[in-house]
Amino acid sequence: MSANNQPHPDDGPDSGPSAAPSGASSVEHPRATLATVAKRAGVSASTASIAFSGVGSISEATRERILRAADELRYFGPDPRARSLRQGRSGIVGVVLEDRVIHSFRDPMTIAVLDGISQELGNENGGMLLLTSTGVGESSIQSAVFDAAVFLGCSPRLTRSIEVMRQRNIPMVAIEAQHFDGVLSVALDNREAATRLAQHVYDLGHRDVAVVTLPMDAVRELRALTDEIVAHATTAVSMERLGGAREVYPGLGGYVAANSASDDGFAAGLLVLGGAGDGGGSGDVRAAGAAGADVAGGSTRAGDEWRRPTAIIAQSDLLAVGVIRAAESLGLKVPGDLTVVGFDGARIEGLSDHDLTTMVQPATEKGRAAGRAVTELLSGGHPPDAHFTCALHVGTTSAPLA
Amino acid sequence: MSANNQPHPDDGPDSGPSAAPSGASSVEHPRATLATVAKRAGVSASTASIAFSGVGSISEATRERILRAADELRYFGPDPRARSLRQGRSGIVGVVLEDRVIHSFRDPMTIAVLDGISQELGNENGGMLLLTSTGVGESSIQSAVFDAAVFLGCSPRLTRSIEVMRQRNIPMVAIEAQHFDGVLSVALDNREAATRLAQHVYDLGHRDVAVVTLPMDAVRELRALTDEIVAHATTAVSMERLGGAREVYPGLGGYVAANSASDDGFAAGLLVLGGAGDGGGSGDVRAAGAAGADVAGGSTRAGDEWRRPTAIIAQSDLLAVGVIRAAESLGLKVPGDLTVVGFDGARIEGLSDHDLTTMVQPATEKGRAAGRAVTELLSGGHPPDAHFTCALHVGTTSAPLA
DNA sequence: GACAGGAATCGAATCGATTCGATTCCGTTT
DNA sequence: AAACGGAATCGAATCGATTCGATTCCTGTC
Repeated sequence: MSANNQPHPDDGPDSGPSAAPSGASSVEHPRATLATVAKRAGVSASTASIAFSGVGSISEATRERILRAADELRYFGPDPRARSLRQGRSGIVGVVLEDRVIHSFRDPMTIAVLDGISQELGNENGGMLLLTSTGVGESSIQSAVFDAAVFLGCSPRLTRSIEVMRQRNIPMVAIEAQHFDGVLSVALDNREAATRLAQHVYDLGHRDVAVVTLPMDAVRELRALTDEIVAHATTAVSMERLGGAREVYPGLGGYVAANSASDDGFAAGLLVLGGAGDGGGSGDVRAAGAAGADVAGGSTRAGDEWRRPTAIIAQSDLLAVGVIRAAESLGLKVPGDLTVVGFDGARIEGLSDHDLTTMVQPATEKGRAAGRAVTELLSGGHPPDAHFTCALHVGTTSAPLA
Repeated sequence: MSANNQPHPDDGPDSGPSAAPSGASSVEHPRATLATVAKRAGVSASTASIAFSGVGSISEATRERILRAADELRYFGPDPRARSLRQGRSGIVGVVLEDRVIHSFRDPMTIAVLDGISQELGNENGGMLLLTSTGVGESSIQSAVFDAAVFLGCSPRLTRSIEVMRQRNIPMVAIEAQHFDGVLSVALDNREAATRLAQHVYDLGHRDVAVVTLPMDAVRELRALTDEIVAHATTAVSMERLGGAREVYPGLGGYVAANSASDDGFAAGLLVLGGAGDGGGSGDVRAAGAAGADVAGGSTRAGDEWRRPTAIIAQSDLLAVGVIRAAESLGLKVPGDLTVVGFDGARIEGLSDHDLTTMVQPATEKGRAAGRAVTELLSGGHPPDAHFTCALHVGTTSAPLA
């Protein structure tokens, strides 16, 4: 009724005469090992090893004898743990996510990247070991068995883990993270892409613009974007995308979302559009107003009184979807009354009537590049960092200022 | 510019006098091991081991001496591979997915289950190793390092792998899979839930009903549901849900989707609603017509000429969303002209105006149960199989027959 | 003052395989 | 006929830790 450890009761039809009830002292055989098999086949363990690994020369007759002995003893090949100790390889690639699994999995970009990685690693090599960097001690990262690590948008709190891996000669690849010595980087040119996207909005004539950014730091709550947050931000992606947009709209202000989900975009959208009087979180609104004096005031033209922005730049498509929903719930038409642009090119289902204007990033391609890099690093190569660029997709959610 | 294996150049501020350039024969130290550290601290390896594992008694002074020695040698704790060999535990739980990673990740139920598993396993224990069962040799499943396995909706082709794991005493848990000896089962009562859902449709007065099922077999293409497919189907879930629905609508027919995605639901929806004349795949339509004589004809009332169904039972919410889109693209109103029900309770974003009638399943709870079962099995317990029931959610996509 | 009992430490065995150098055995070559 | 070379096989060392059964040493007790 559960994992039973009693071995198969019958001995099989043709167990050799010398083997029948040998050592009937204990009812449970002590689990076959390579040595057992070798003894039964009348060869040394080293030869038996060759029969399974295929490395080295062995006569056909001997191999068959060994495999037959293995079958009889119900031995199914070398123990992965022992093999990995001896070889120094487990075939496992660790993938370190920042968030709880569920958050990461809800982000289409993360999933696309994971898919790309797994495509490139293939089935034969083992698998992807999912780890999270949230644990206080980073314990599992430091004590888990894997040959190479891929960091997926991780904060820089991993310095210790990175040092451990460096010392263990574990190759590391970071996707969209800040630079670390000895960690191969796979990333978009977020800054340039964000600039191009903002320029598109600018070219449409919009001058009252606000941003809804991806989360910054570990705080994970909806907040007005302030100088202080910007100064202490540790998340590379949101900062780069913000920096890029600010090349076009210096001092651009807005809100920091709690997560990259459409509900977060919705909440931020309500605030940005000034329709927050009914909902909770009016404290946040005031905070924004206060902060508006310095940086968050980017959503107004400097010095003027508050105006509803005519365009919102969301740092992800999920956020953009939420912003659109917020706008529509306030009775605003997109793009008639409000231009909304996103980032990612996620092809989100919910947008029946809209075709989101966004920067399309090659997410799966990024994953593949990471997978390839891992493979190369593991075979001793020295692949270069990988950079990717985005493509502007002009959809139906951006329009010239009326 | 890549994973460099030269150790940190500086020795740190306070390396002991005896350590400075000791053994300057090679530039690269040969990587510290527990033995090295023990020697340096002047203790035996066994004592050093205690300092790191905490198992056993050790004086505070000694422990500190050992930890200091470790620091100086840049030793960061025991090698996971060696530890796992000796202990027979790696802390890794293998999660075997049926599909390519990307397919699994696009299914909200799979993700919820994964999240539940990871919640229950916690960060401390290691992580989830993602494996796929598609590889021909099942090679990675049999050669990867893990302590327990969770099968996520896997086909029964894994018999060999299951045997291997049984022999290795690796506990196994299967979610929504057919029964295997020695494999703990976590599952919904799909059949009962499907019956209740169909009854709801029946009670609304619908008599011309069709089903859009989850994929069956490994074929993965959109097909009419025929007797032959049903006879050979190996996927437990789709068969159970079909069986449940047929208790209310005997001989219920329809289409087998290629995958559980809304696009697949859309395609199937077009066929079911008879509006496929414009799209491709008219071959499939004819196939359906031919097959209609026996089983697929369930979408009409027995013996009558074809009629457009007034209700469609989709076996997943994703499929249901696609079906609704198909209906609307054909100018049909939901639920005015067509009742659509789903299965899962997935809360899909795209359904702005609709609230899908569906059977809500406790997916995360299923994952948690699996995670808990794994934990128990690993500590020698004998947890029972886990069964879950669904809750009918009556939304706005089902209505009485006009 | 002898002795029990517990804490701290050590040595050796062990986990299960792979790898490397050495050895044997044969058929060829010169 | 001696020397050579390659295939097949073996033994022993190794991967790096944990564990178990001693062994010391110390403290408190009667």
